[in-house]
Amino acid sequence: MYRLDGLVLEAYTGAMQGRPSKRESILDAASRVVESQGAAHLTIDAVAAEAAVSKGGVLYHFPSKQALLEGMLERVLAAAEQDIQASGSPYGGVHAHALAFTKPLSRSDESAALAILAASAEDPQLLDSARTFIRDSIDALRGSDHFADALMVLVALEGQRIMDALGLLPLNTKERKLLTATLLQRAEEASR
Amino acid sequence: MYRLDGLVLEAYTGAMQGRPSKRESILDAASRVVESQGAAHLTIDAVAAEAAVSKGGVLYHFPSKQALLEGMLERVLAAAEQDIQASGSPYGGVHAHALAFTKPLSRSDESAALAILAASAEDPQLLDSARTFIRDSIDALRGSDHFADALMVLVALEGQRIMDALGLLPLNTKERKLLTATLLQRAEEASR
DNA sequence: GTCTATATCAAGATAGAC
DNA sequence: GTCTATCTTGATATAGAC
Repeated sequence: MYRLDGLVLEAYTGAMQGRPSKRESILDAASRVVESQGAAHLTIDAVAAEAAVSKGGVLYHFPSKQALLEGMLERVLAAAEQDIQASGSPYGGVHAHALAFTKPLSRSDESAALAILAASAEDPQLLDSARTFIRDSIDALRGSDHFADALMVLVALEGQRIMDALGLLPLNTKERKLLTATLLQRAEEASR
Repeated sequence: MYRLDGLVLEAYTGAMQGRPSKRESILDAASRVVESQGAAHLTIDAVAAEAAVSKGGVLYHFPSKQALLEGMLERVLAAAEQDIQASGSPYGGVHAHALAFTKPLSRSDESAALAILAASAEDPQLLDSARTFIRDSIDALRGSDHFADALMVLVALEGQRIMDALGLLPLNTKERKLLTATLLQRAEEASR
C-alpha cells in the first residue's frame, strides 16, 4: 500500500494478492481500449465491452468516468513509485528516478498516461495526484549541491516519457541507448 | 511563409501584413477560449461566441473542428520556428532552440498547445506536423560531436514546456532561472 | 461570407429489475 | 453486484436563406 499525500494507492493490492478484483480487470480493460482505439475512444461503453461487463457493471465500480480515470492515474503513479523503490540505485534521488524512468513504460501504463493526459483537458484537477508526485520528487532534490542538474535530468526524463507516449521522439535503438546512458550519467553526477 | 515538410504555414501572414483576417481573429478567439475555459470547452459554439461570429461563420473558415485545430497547430509551430530564427544564437543548433524555448510561451500559444495535446487523443495524425518539426530538429543535431547531450537538452526543453503547460512544474522564480541557465549552459557546451 | 435552424449522434448517467 | 432500458445533454455538421 503506497501513500501519496494522503491518497491511499491500492492499485496493486489486487494483483499482489493474486486475486485480481473486478475493479482491477476493468482498469485493465480501460488501458486496452486506449491502446487499441486511442484515448478519445475511452468510453464507458467501450470499457464495458472490453471487460465483458455491462455498462451498469462498470458504473457500479466506478460511479463516473472521472472516477475511472482517477483509478487509472493511481495505478500509473503507484507503478512509478514502485519502479523507483525497486530501482536498486545506490544513490537514490534523481538517479533512482532515472533508473526507473529510463526503462520504458509498459504499454498499458503508457496508454493510461495518454488517457489521463487527454482527460485533464476536461478536468485539470485530475492531474492533482501527479502534481503531488512531481512536487515530492523535486522537493527531494532541494538542498542538493547539484540541484540544477538534477532538475534538468528530471525534466528531461519526464519529457522523454511524454514525447514517447505521444510518438514525438523518433530515435533509433542506438540513439535511444545513447540518450538513456547520458541521462543516467548526468543523474549519477548530480547524485553524488 | 514557412515551409514544414510540404505544409505551407501561413499562420502569420495576416498579422504580418497588419491586416488580421477573420481567419486569424477566429484562431485568436479559439486560444482565448482555451485560456479561459480549458481545452475541453473548445467548441465551435464557444469560439463563435468569443469571436463574435456565428457558428456558420466559423465553419466557413474552418470546415471542421479538426481544421480549426490544425490551424492552431500551424501557428504554434510557426511561432516556434520564428523564435528559433530570431534567437540570435551565435551557435545555432540546440543553442538557438534553447534560447527560443527557455523564453516562456505566450499565454495564447500555451493554450493552443494544450488544445492540440488534448485533441490529439481524438486524432493522433493531428500531431504530424509537430512530429516533422521535432524530427527536423533532431536531424539537425545528428553528426554533432555532442549529439547525446544536445538530445538531452532538447528533450528537457520540450519536457519543461509540456510540464509547464500542464501545470506540473512547481518551481519558484529563482529555481526556474537556475534551470534555464543550466539548459542554456549545456546547450552551449553541446553546440561548440 | 455570414446567418439561423435543424438533423444527427455519441456518451454519461440514472432507475430499477433480477 | 450485475443487468437492461431510458433519459438527457452537448456538440458537430448540414442546408439553405439573406
